[in-house]
This record gives sequence, structure tokens and C-alpha cells, in this order.
Amino acid sequence: MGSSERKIREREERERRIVVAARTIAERDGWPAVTIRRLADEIEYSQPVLYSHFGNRDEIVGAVALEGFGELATILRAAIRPSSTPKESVEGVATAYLDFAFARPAMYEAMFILPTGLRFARSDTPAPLRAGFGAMATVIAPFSQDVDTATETFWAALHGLAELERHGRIRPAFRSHRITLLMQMVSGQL
Amino acid sequence: MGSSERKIREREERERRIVVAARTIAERDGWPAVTIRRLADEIEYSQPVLYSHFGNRDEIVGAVALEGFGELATILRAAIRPSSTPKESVEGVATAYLDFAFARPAMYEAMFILPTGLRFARSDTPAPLRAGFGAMATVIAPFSQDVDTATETFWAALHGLAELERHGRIRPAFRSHRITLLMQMVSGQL
DNA sequence: TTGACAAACTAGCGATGCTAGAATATATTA
DNA sequence: TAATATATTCTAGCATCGCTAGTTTGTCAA
Repeated sequence: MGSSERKIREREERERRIVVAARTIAERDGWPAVTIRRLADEIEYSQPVLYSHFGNRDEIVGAVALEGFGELATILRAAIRPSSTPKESVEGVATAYLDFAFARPAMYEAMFILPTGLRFARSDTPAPLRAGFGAMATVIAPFSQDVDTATETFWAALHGLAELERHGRIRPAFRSHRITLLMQMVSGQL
Repeated sequence: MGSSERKIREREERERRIVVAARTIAERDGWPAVTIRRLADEIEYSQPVLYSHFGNRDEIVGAVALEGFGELATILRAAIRPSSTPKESVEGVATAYLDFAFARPAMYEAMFILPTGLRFARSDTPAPLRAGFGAMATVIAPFSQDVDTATETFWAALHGLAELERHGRIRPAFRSHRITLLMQMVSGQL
């Protein structure tokens, strides 16, 4: 009886629609606008249905964040051109990272600011969560002995640049200057 | 008639009590536990009284954050020992910054994560908001031409290190390694 | 056709931030 | 001093939130 397979498929599609709706609303009106009631409206089911897919609201944010990690990893990998020098590769990744953060602020928020219940640095950590780190490690490796620690530091610098600029703490006009500075730092001693 | 002065003074004291209560609750139970009702209980007034002091909840968080910026500035300045070398000074400030972030996570959240309505990089920006930046600029200056941009980048790196570690994204055990790396970067090329 | 099970809904609980309007205390004026 | 005006504070409640218990509806198998 294939009807049960259809049911499973429909269930998965409904879950997708929840995540897509959450993302869409967040990008248009911000995360506070992503309420269970509004999502229920959007998918044309009652609110309790959402809780048959996700344990709570945070998990919905987490599902969107997980998508974001996948996309960020793809973008960072694409920023590594084979023809580039090691230094150009680092700069390309740095620029791509910040572009991502500023182009998708709601997504970036889900990934790094909001509670999501996602588990990092564990055995059950989903692959997309590791992939972005991997892309950064690839370009940092030529400049470092301890790649993991150097990548962590590089990543932290990028995250800090993204966050402080997003919150209006540092001057947007000097973004490229700061990237240049970061590049000098990496290629010099990292 | 001096009674009006007394009234003003009592009002200011009540406002202080609100801010102190907010900070105390946040540090003990987290910011979500800082509700208007609980603050009203704490100061033994009804809820609307709070709105005669602050426009909304965010402004209360902002008042706590402002205190934090003052304290951070003091701590960073104290980390600059006259007998230190320029490099040691940078390391001292970096360590002091991260110690602050991890010792007072709720305060750090108020300062850098939560909405507060505080205005940065403006003509009416309160002095404490500039003071911390000033302390960082002082130790960065010997290593840089463009002090402001270099300080922004340094600050961003520290903020990123604090946030990623606070969220369990990078390995706590390697904190000092990352600071060492950051130091090499600063003293080398910044 | 009936009974068992799964799926979805209605309705509502306990909170939240915030506010209108009533009540009370304080100051000012006749 | 008594009456009035003005602050000050409170009570009560609105709209909304995340979440859930209990009921209804739908879907299969016997």
C-alpha cells in the first residue's frame, strides 16, 4: 500500500513549507514576526500541527539556521578560485562571508545569535555545520601550523566584523579597509 | 521649597533601583526573567511606574548596558600597565576584554546582543560608549597607521572570540592559543 | 458496518509588554 | 482653612505570545 508513502511525503512537504515560511517572514519582517500563529496561517493548518513537526519555536529557527549553514558553506567554497593565490583565497572567503552576513541578516541572526538548540562540536553535529568551517580552514591552512585554532581565530574576526557593523558599532564605509587589515594580519603571522 | 529637590532625588534613587534590580535578575536568572512585573515587584511599585522612567523594556536593558560600558572601559584602562611593553599592553587588554565577557555574560549580552536603543558613533553618543574604544585604541596605536580602523578590527576580533566561545562554537580550552595568535597578528602587521 | 487508530482542530492556560482611566496624594490658590 | 488644580500611583485589562489538554474528524482494518 503506497498511500503511507504518500503521507510521509506530504508530511515532509508540509515541514518544508513551515521552514520556508519562517525564513520568508524573518527576512521580510524580522524574527519577532515569526510567530506560531502566523506560521500556522501560512501553511493553512492549526497551531498544534507545528508541534508535531518541531518541539518548540526555537527548533524552527534552528531548521532555518541549518539551511543557512549549508548555503554559507557553498558560498565560501565557491569563493575559493583555483587560480587564486593563497592570500587572494583568504580575502575571497572573508569578503564572501561578510557579504553573506549583510545580504541575509535574518539568516545570519538565526545561525549565530538566536537560540536554536543546534549542537556544535559534537559527534552528532550535522555536516553543514562543519562544512563552513572546513572551507575557512582550507584557505587558512597555508598560513598556519595549528589550522584549527587559526581558523577559529579567523572565523571569530569575521563574525565580530559582521556583528559590530550590523549593530552600527563600527563604520560601514571602512569595511574594505578592515578586510585589508585582516588580510595583512593573516598573511603576515597567522 | 526644598521638597521638590527631595522628590527629584527620590525619583533618581527609584530609577537606580530599577536598573540595579534588572542587572541583578539578569545576572542570576538571565534576561528573559527580567520582566516588567518582576521589576515592579522588586522596587515595590506598580508596573506603570516603570514607564515613567523608561519608554519601554529595551531602554531598561540599555541603562544596564550603559553601566557595563563604563565598567568595561575602567577594566580595559586598568589593564594597561605603564611598565608593560606595547605588545604586553595589547595582550593585557585582550585578556581583560575576554575575562569581562565571560565573567559577566548577562552584562555582555545587554551591551552587544540585545536591543537597547543606544546610539553609537553619533554626536550624542554617551561618553562611556566611547571610553572602551579609546582604551583599545591606546594600545593599538603603536602598531598602526590608521588607528581607528585598526582598533575596529581588533575589537571585532575580540567580540567574535567572545561570542563564538560563549555559544560553544569554538573550543574553550584553546582560548589562550587564540589570544596568542591574535597577538602575533597585531604585533606583526597591524 | 463497526471499531481502532491517527490526524487535526477548538478552546484555553499562563505568561508577556504595555496602557487607559480611576483613585489617591500633593501642591496651589481663594 | 477650604476648595481647586495638578501630579502621582494604582487597578484593571487589552492584545499577543508559546504551548497544550481534550475533543472532533478522518482513515484504515476487521
